[in-house]
Amino acid sequence: MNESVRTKYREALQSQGARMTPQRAAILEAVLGTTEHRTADEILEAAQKIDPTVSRATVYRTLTLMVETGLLRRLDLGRDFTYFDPNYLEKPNHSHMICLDCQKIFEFEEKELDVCEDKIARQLGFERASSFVRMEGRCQRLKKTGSCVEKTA
Amino acid sequence: MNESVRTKYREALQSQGARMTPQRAAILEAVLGTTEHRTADEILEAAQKIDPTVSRATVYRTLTLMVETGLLRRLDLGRDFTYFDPNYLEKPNHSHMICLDCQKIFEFEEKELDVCEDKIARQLGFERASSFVRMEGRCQRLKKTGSCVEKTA
DNA sequence: ATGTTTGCAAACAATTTGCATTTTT
DNA sequence: AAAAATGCAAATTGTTTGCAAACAT
Repeated sequence: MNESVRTKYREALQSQGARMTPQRAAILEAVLGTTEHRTADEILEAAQKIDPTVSRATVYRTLTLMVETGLLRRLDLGRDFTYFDPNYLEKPNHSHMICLDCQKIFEFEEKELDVCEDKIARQLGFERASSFVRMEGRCQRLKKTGSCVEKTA
Repeated sequence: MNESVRTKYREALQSQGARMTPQRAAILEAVLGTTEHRTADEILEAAQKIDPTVSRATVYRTLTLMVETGLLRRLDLGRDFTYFDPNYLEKPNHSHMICLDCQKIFEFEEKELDVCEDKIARQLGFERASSFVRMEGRCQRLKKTGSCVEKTA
């Protein structure tokens, strides 16, 4: 993880009279020290490996805090859980493509899509503020080799 | 609501050995007899006006049934509730634009967006199967008149 | 008779919250 | 000493489920 992220985190906390704690540090690493999209539960597990005192309540509280300060984005992947996007700070406008078979998540950021959305918004009389795009399909590996799912047994 | 929808419903039910009941009929009307996007709770309320015996459990069971048979689409509007899209049968590919102020939902279907998404999918090596797009912004009325929210008092 | 559907109440699961205690400043 | 943060356990909330009774074929 980029050092400037930690600085940003620290500053965001300070700006609202909040403190940096071992638990918050662990959660920061658990969620932003990876490019993986994780659920609150997975973040709890990862954070506890760093600091076993981290509780589920603190994970939820801290994730909310991070989302509010713009360090993190909540992500709806069309599954049962809410995911968190660790690549948001770096690429605030990216979207997701999910393979229907292996469920792997690919990210993309395409100017053309943005332009297209703006145009549609304008046609509707809107000034677009944000958008969310998620696509599902069959990945390259599946198409090429006929299988993209890692065998677990 | 189009009569062919009722026929489709009836057939979908029959095809899996399921029966048409007063409750299911009431729920059908409650969810497809409007162009409004409703939550399970709103659908329950509307259905009970038609048939007071409709219970919450049956609403959930029936909505699941309708989604499974392709009559209805679950919709994530980025709110706390799951919404159901009554306009899915008519326009299976439409997307949503939501006003940040009045929260009104506008629908659109734009070929250009589809083409753009396909192109991106191809670039990623994917064969796109589905996609979900949601935009938020400020609506025409807000921009023109400075307000789009209905005053409640 | 047999299979389906129902309402009810209980169960569930992700998330939030109240509170006494601990930690930090 | 004051303010903030924590863990725990209980509460909340949208949704699902087990089951006995009601209904349809």
